[in-house]
Amino acid sequence: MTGQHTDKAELILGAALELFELQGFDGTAVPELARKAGVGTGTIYRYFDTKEALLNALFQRWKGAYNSTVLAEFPPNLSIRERFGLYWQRMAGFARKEPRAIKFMELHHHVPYLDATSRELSQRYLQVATCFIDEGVRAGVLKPLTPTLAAALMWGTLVGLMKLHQELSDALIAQAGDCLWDAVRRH
Amino acid sequence: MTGQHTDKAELILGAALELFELQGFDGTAVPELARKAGVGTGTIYRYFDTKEALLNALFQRWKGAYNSTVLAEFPPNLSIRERFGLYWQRMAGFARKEPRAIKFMELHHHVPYLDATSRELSQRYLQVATCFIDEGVRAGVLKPLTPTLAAALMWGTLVGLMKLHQELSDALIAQAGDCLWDAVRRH
Amino acid sequence: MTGQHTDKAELILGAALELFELQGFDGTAVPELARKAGVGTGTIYRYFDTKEALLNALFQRWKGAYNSTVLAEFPPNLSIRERFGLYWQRMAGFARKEPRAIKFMELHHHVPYLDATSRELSQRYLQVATCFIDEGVRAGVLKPLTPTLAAALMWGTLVGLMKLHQELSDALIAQAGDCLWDAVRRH
Amino acid sequence: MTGQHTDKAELILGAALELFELQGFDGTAVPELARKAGVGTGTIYRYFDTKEALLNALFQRWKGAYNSTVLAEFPPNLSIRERFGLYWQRMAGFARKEPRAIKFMELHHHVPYLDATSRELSQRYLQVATCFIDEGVRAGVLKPLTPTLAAALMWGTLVGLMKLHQELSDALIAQAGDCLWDAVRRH
DNA sequence: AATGAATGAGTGTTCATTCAT
DNA sequence: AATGAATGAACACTCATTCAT
Repeated sequence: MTGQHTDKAELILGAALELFELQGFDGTAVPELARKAGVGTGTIYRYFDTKEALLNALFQRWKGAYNSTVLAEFPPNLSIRERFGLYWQRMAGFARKEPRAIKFMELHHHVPYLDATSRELSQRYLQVATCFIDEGVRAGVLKPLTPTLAAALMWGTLVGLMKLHQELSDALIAQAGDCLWDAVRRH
Repeated sequence: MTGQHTDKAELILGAALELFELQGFDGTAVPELARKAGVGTGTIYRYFDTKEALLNALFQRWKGAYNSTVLAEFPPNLSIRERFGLYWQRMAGFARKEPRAIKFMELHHHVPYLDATSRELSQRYLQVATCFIDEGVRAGVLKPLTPTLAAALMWGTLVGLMKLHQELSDALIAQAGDCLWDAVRRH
Repeated sequence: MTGQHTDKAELILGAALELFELQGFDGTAVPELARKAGVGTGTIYRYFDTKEALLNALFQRWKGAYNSTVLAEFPPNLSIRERFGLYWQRMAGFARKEPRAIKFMELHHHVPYLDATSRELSQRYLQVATCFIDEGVRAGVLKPLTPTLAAALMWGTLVGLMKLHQELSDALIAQAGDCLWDAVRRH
Repeated sequence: MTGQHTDKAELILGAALELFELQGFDGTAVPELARKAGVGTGTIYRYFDTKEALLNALFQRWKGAYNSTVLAEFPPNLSIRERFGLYWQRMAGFARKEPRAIKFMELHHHVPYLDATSRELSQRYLQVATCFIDEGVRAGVLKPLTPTLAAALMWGTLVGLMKLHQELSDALIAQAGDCLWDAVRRH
């Protein structure tokens, strides 16, 4: 009834995203996180069983959001080229809107305390990529790429750009998109 | 006289590479590192002033090795295409020979405790890339790419591949090299 | 509500006085101190930033208490002899009530980690001593003593007695007081 | 035969006197001591079993030297007053020649790791003092002082002066000696 | 429901002591 | 006889987690 219901959990996840991305999971102390979130230290443990559980919750929230945005169904009747372009636009758009989320996911992709659910979410893209490539190959438009190579090209380039630039400009994204299309299409 | 002179420092750096790459700097305890290296805890501090100093020594050693290998002078009279291919071969060859070093450098590229020397070494590639692109553009062979985009494409793809594969096969490297060349060449 | 509010800080300072006096600052380990105080190791750092800060807090508390007791204003209309006697009574009384505090202050008078405030408190007595001697000399009652000699006589004797006796008896204090008066008065 | 035979033990004891007096026993590291002495760390253990043994050796050397100098037989046919004056001159002279030794002995008088021999040497003065006072009392020259009070007056004043002054001037020593004589003589 | 004081296991680092040279 | 590299227990200090309020 109070109206103000951002829920403490939200504040905590927000602070965690910022600190984990900047300092890493092991480099961030729980009391520091609580201060940043503006809640008591103990409160964090009311919402998350352990620090690791918080990490997984955060990871799943953002990997889920990424998957929902980027791996969503494509409008019907799009050409391979158009779908590729849209896919890249989604990736880059997400990266621009939530740069911290991208960096956080990249930095914690490998950590030993990600649970099964987190790992599973990280694999979701593969199916989509495989289908897309299959279709493109059958249509004679795409090279017969290993799906992981396609993934490495696109995700790797996106992350690489984010590490080297403060902000991704429209022009840069467009240029990168063109390069990537040239990388994967049949010549 | 003994001949066997692996030097403790070498053992420590070896253990550090393995553990830092796997668990990150903050996730690795010094005694754990000592055990892995097969030396006493105190011995580490005989060779490195602090844990951070060890990180920087390790980073500089490997970034230096990478630079020496990958950024080395090219044989004369190579075409742009040939030089590009050689460059990618060097990168991929280094990654195959020292996969842990690549992952370690990537994971610690951003950490707050890298010193000036470490950061400087990380920037070395830019000059080489810029010259190469300039030349290629003048020759009408390359797209007029932002050097950081070229770097993001190549390094990002390499790192992306390493995260997704246990080992990089010749075929995969060759396929990736072709894609990248298509990505950067003028069509 | 509980009424029992000795405050952990008080427990810590109490344990520190006992251990620092007995074993010295460098000879006392923080966990040992915590055990003696009946608190957790970490708790000490909730109340004091560092071990050195604890030392200074302790030093200032006791030097302050000593100054308040011993350097307090004298009742008016006392003769020089009476004031001298009262001064010695105050010193000896403090030493009897808080023998550990006296020994602690003496043992740590010189240590390199006393801060400016601690050092300043240690100098307070000088002004009082100087005024007193001046007045006594003008009245023809006291020898024209260097104030530091007077201080050395009185403080040194008090500390010397405490090192050689378990407890200071009234008789011993009185005898010492008489000797000291004979030492400083004009004959 | 080399001629240069200050013996390493001497170098070590010299360095120890300086460092223990300045930083205390627990505040001084053995390697630091070795560096100061100009010998290898291991060499210290060739001459002294442990750090504590070194402390006791140092303490006994200086307490012995002090006793030899200060408690030595007096020339015959000296009056009580003359003997008292000579005693004070010896104490002050020793303090002027070896100020570090005095401060070292004072600082470590109480430490838990002094052995029986060290403690015994610290008690030697008592006999001398007792005899002297007895004789002076019988002669009607001295107050019937508790020997420890006499000791506290003299040693305490000497140490107090050394803490407050860089160097002890002849005038200051003479003034102090006069005060102390007035303190102990019968009026 | 929310807190933050309290904790002790764990951190990076030092140091008395040993021992191969 | 002399060294100093090597060690692991111990140090000052931190932090994930608990729990009384």
